[in-house]
Amino acid sequence: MVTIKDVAKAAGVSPSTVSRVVKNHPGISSDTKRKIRKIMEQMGYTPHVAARNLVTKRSYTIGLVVKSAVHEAVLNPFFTEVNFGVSEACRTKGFSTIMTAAEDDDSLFLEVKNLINSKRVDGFILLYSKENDPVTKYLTSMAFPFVVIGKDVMNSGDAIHVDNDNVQAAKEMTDLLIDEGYEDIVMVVDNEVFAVSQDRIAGFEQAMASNGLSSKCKVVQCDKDESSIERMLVDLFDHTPPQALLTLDGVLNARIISRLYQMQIRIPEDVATATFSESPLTKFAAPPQTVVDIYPKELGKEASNEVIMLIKDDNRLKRNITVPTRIIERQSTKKEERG
Amino acid sequence: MVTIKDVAKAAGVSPSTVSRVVKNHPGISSDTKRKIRKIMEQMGYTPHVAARNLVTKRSYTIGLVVKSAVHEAVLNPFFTEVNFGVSEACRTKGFSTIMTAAEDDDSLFLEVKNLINSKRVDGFILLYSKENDPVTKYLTSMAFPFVVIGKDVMNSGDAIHVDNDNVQAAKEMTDLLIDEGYEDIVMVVDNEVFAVSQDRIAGFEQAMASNGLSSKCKVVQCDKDESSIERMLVDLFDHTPPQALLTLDGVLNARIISRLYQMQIRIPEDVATATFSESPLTKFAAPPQTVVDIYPKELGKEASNEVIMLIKDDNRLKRNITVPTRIIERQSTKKEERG
DNA sequence: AATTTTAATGCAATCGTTTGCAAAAAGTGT
DNA sequence: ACACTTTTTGCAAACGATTGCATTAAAATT
Repeated sequence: MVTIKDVAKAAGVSPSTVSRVVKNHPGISSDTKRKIRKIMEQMGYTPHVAARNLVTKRSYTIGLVVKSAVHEAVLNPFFTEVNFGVSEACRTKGFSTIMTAAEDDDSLFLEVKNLINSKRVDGFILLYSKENDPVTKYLTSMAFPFVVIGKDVMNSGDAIHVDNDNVQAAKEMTDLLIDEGYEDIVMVVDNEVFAVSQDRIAGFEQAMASNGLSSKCKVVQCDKDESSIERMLVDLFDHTPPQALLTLDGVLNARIISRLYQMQIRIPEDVATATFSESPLTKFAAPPQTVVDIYPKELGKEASNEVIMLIKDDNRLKRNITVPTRIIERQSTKKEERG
Repeated sequence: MVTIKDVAKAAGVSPSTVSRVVKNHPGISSDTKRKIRKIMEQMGYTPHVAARNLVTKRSYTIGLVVKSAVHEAVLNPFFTEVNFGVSEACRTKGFSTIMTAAEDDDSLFLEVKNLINSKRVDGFILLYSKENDPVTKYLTSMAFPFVVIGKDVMNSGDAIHVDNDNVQAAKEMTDLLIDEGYEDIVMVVDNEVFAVSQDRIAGFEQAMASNGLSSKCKVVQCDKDESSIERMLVDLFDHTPPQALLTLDGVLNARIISRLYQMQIRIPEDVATATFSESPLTKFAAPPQTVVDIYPKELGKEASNEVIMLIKDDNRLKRNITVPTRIIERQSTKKEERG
């Protein structure tokens, strides 16, 4: 193993000098820098991170905390894409990422505490958000750097949030549906407690209202399991069949269109469908789905940059970041053509 | 920050004793252990990993190397599930995971070298396999612990592989199709160079042969992009329409069924479809797809356990591990019913 | 009670960096 | 040449654990 001392000896300088060259310290003459860099190169020197971490009291690692079971995350490409965005952004800043996932609050909390105590991470990105979350509370109380991807229901001022403007996104999508001529639009949600749900519902309702369709504005709740979905759909289509279904997220949407297929209800001839969160599930669906792309990778990237800045500068002022969205219109909402 | 010295002082013992209590060293009396454990608890002591890593020359971290672009990985739930399997298994053994992904060989190789040189990881899990891969070669030459999920084309004896029996899986799936009464079965593959492709093709051909259907055995190659798929399907259905399509993997399958839908070819009435690698893409497809579940999480778990054993015991004999598979039959291959 | 054996603990060096401060070297102005 | 800056480098003490070996205390044997 080649250490900083070996390099120092070979170059005829002290370890301190080598160390300073490594971090491009201004006090070192450019001659020396050049010379030492060459020697480092030749000897194949790479700093030992544990040694560095020990003295700098930094781990140069950020923890990505996911509150989810495997099957949920696997299901949701959103997660993977955020993950990649985080990894990539962190790497370019010299940070590594370590992920913890758990279903229940307790083990997640324990894991987080452990990561902090053992000095394994310098900051966190939380990929979930919940009211009164113990982790959020704990981190805040310790003044430990973290950012949340998503948003609290009550936007508790303390935490930094990186999120889309879901109200706006839902509005735009609703407008698109209305423009296409749909009026009886039903929004289907599985979980109403998250901020993201409330925002999207709000956007939907606002858009309906401002188009004078308040009376037709309808939101139904429905669990993710097959039978709930079936019950919901049967109920819906038995009464007054809606002209369009706007679903809360891509996974739920996938299940719904699968069920519609079973029920021999055609998209978009019998009903149009649209949803949030672009992924293979929407892109390669039959038919391809009109969707709001929420740029998960960008969310991850922004969150990473922000948490790293927080780590490097304690009294950086907290800012929330809004990542733009865009609508991708596909066959599932287009009345005319059918390829 | 509470260090081992603080605990030692509070307990009136030396730091060495505390250290030995932490790792439950047999030479410490149970009285002392009890006492010190209590004090550690009270003071909230957690060992500083960097300090430990420095002296033990271990990082207790394994690197998960993914050769893939984001869009590929996001697309493929297989990746996410392996990732979770790895993280979970590592955590229960006191290891963390750090993931590196890259598209091109060079940056991947660089990353790997860097992780090794900076002593950031003790071992690797490679989530890809390629003939003559520089990373594999390098790791082997350094005798650095690693295992490969998947298999080389030429099963180069040096590396440890964790894989399914893809030949067998393809055989069973083909048998199922034949049992259901399909005879004109076409296997569609996108990439023939990987071992997994070759294995599945081999299994398919063997099963066809042993059922006296060699003459009907047909394999077509087709890129993943829309136009290639369309061309392939048009070509296929213009000649003698196949009765069943067996696709190499779930992602390709998803695209194919999406295209079939556009072409108004019904599944399974006009053609049956089946594929490998269970995921939401197969489960919530329209119609739900018959598929071979290859247990990606299990693959990740086995790989983790194995690489950790390798790290702990240099001259552990290398063994390959085969993870079982199972077939899930769904509507896409069932002739009779339609719900 | 003296001696030997065994069990329990402590000493002190070490891992590979970083960094405040001191020191040396080089440059400036007179 | 001298004093005085300014630039460049080195010294040495950390950082927080681990571990081989020595030591002490306790138990066993004679």
